Amino acid sequence: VRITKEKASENKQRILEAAARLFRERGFDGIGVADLMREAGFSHGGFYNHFSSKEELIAAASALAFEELDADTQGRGIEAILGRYMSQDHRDDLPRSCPAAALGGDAGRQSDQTQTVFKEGVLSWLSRIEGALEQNSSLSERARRDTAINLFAKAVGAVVISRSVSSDSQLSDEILQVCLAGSLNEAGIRPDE
Amino acid sequence: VRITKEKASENKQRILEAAARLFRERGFDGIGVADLMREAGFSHGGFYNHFSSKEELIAAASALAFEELDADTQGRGIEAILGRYMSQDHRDDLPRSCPAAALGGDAGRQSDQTQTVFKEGVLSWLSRIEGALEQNSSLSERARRDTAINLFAKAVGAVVISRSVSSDSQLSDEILQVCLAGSLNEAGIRPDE
DNA sequence: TGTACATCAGTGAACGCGCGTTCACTGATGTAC
DNA sequence: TGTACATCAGTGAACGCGCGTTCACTGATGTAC
Repeated sequence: VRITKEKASENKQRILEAAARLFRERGFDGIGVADLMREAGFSHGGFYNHFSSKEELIAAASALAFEELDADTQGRGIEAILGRYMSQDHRDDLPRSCPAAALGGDAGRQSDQTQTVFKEGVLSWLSRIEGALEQNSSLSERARRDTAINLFAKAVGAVVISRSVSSDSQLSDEILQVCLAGSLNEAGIRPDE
Repeated sequence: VRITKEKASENKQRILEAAARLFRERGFDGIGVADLMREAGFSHGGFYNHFSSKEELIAAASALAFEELDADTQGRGIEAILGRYMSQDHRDDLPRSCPAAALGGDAGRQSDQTQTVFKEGVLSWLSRIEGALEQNSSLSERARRDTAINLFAKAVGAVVISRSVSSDSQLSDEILQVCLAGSLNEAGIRPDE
């Protein structure tokens, strides 16, 4: 049942979007090709018309996930970026989570292609944070980069450990709040300014 | 071939130690029961004489991994703790890594038993860091706890993202160095003091 | 523009493989007398 | 203390299952004339 070229390309996008969501939710090994295709609305056999392997899909879906975040963050101030990252919303919304927090620990065990995607995702985050810092402070370029790295590391770590203690919701919330406050301070933002 | 009770208990420990090492190295889904038993020096059939399921092993091995770190960290100063955590050594030694950094992202997808182990591992880290801060500063109890949470989150995040960009060793090293410097500053330690 | 044929996205059965788990079996250890 | 028997840690074959991947097939789309 051959279909239109545009339709086929839309379908590939549907698969990619389902994969980007499901990998973050269940982990790279937590969802199989057949289940994934079913969630995207297809039978599993057609998968290899679009991708040469699950490995390739993992790289492409990770790239898409980073791009979505890129778009959501573009042009926002440092306060908004950090507030969103260390929010209960972000912690609880795994399908839309930052891949660095949801899958960063597994990234090193994936293909070179996927590792490159994660590296570029991290670099992209760092330059967006650096850009957001430019608006609020008069730091040197070096200090701005150092601050961006510190802020991003703390944000990722806060979400990772906040999620890994989620059975204790009070502790989980406390971690996010305390790290957000510490981060805003570290970014040179005074409360009530 | 029945064996001595003590020998049996030693063997269980061998399995646990192999598991603690291999799960951190390859991920919970990256190593199977059969391979794991072979690495521990046994055939796979005996596994269920010691554990009722792989799930149970995951919880027990994670607990052992946290305990090892606990022992390594006990009584050390904040500078030593942070310096070790954000070292190239820790980043590159996955089999002995802190589970929060190596497996924290997957912890939320494991059994309740395992989630409890991770929660207690994090709590244990926080109280050790709080304890180490007591030696160096005169902060209030509340401020000490907040600082401990901030420091631990940054340390975990630094290691996670440092590992996920390991194809760019310069960037990977930079992240560790910059976060360590930022952390020591945050902990109230002046360089050359 | 109309016709004839090649292309290929999608389907669903089938492949081999490794997974977690179970089982019958072995024989030294632990226990009851 | 010595003998008879039950226990159980370890072995390796076997189980069913889901995995990633391949394949023959379908039929509308795209293309050549």
